[in-house]
Amino acid sequence: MKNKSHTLRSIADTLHVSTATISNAFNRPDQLSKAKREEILAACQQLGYFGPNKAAQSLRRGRSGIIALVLADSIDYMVSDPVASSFIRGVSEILKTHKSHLLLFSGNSQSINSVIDFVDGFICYGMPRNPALLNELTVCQKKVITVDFALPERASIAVDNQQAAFEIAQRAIAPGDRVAIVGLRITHGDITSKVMDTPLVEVETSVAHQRYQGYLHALRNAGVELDESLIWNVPESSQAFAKIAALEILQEPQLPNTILCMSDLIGLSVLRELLSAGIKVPEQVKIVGFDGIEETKRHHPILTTVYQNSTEKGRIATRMFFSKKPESQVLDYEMFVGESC
Amino acid sequence: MKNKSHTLRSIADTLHVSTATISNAFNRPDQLSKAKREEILAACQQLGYFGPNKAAQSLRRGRSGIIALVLADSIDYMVSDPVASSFIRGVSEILKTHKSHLLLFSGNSQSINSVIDFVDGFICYGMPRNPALLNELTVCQKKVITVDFALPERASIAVDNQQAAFEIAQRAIAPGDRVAIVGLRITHGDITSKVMDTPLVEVETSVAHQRYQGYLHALRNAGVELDESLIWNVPESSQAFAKIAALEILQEPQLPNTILCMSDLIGLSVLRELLSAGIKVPEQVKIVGFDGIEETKRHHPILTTVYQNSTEKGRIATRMFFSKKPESQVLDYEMFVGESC
DNA sequence: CTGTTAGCGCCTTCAA
DNA sequence: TTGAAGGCGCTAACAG
Repeated sequence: MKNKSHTLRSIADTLHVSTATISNAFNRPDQLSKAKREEILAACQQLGYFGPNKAAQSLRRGRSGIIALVLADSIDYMVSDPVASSFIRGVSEILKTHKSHLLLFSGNSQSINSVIDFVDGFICYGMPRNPALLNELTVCQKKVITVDFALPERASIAVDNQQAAFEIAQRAIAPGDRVAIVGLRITHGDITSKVMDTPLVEVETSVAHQRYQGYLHALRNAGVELDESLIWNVPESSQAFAKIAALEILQEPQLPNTILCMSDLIGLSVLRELLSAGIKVPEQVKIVGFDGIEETKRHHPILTTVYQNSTEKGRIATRMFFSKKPESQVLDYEMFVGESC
Repeated sequence: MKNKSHTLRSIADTLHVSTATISNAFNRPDQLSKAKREEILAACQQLGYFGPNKAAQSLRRGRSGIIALVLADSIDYMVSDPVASSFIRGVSEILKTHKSHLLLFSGNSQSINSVIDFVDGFICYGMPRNPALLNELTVCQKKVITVDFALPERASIAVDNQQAAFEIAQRAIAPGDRVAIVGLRITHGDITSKVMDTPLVEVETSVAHQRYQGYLHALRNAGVELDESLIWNVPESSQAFAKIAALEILQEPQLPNTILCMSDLIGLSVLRELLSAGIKVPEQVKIVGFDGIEETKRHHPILTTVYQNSTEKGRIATRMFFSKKPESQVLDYEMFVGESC
């Protein structure tokens, strides 16, 4: 019962067969008689040998059954974001059916090279915060699927953020409104602050860029002028960062009456601060969010938002990953009309 | 600029040096002159060779820099649980400082053998749902740290669940109370239901077992009789499963006036249903939770609960993983007195 | 159906 | 400081 580590070779020796036979017993049932196979498997079980070493197998075969999920940001942040969590759910659900495993990889890591040889490819959820990764992912030999942004020659899945943002803003805005925008990563800053002259993120396929364009379009459509001093950037979709923007909005000499928030977490945080300050929503200020997370329904007034099915997005991305010739897709979204506008 | 995949050997050839020299340039700076090293590194950069293949390296060296986090349950479920998410945060934070990567592994997988050769070890967060994994983890040659349960010969970190449950229950219960328990995985059932004669989970180091014992102790102490028909089991700490128990409680001919919930998510769900039914909390019914998640503070009345620092638990578990001679630890908890009892 | 063999890409003595 | 050689454990092609 000594748990000395066995190898294919050592097992072959003690069972007096060739290594190929052992290998076949585990990997290609059709290459040997059922009887022999079962005999071998039983003997291995007995000896405490649980199959070929995976590391060696992966070196030899060139695939490991591990796929990396490259998150936009650090793992610690992403894992507590409900939208990202839903996405991960979808991914892991499909991975399971392909007997593959999930390696979580941070979007602000130095380089994908530290894991590239371990994985069969990458699913990139959102544009990685470290731009160096973009190049690496573009030239990388392995399969890459992108989500919510695009890379040349790579299949991607995304919702039409611009159109969705346009529609939700259109619903919120009326002529004569004073509008504020609380943007998510629309600049490269990593603190909450007014945008003013800070250059905006330029990547056209980025979520931030597209939603922003959608908002502007709706504003133009309604003939509403946007006061440039009423645009904030929030670096992370979290209560803490959004709260700062909310408090600054409350300090404005002239309170806006419509606030376009680029995520629900931001929207909820703004909502909470306004309510605490005694502001009536939507009577005095209308608020809209983006994403459609569960928690919005547990608050009053219920946030009006764009619903996107993140879990399904995860499933689709993963299926694309496993399809031989993946094609980019656009995912549907829905307006979710709550009570906040 | 062709991106043909290079190897250590091919690079050595084109640079007219030996493979060892290239290897040393990347792995052991002290084994060759600084000048030569930089020259080589630059040339590699130029050629598009980013260092030794990690899969081969891992086969040769026997370590990969990947550690597996074995979750109690499926990844899709765990990732949306706020307590687990906090834990993962802590883990990934420390992993980063060790330049290691995180593989998420489901606790109801068949066997850890599918990844064992890829990883340097395991951190097990909660008792895996598939009991077969327990044996595997016990005999496994690699490093294993357990969290919230124990395995022979393995270091673990946990809070004293029994004592904490005792204290929170003690706070809630008064003589003459009619008490209900909504337990989390106290039986092996996978639907929400009354426990009645279903055998309880027997593993003494399990969270469920310990919290349950803590409750019973407090009941005895207060001289309160527990009506066996007022014990429910919930298979997952989620709103959906807990709601069922809450609705059944509301159907009881005689409503309990104290409900001990084994997690905050359960507690909040029960709270919500009681409030919807017009029950006053804590005047008519007292409720306590367990865990101390953020969301409890965003509801009224605020849930009284046990706070445990899950992020710190994750950090400690990971530091233990990297320590040469890890020793089991017990983590502190705090009573968080809200408004629900 | 079974056995032999040549690598997958690398690291690490060992000798020069 | 560098080069040569022997595996790490396995699989796929081929021969029998």
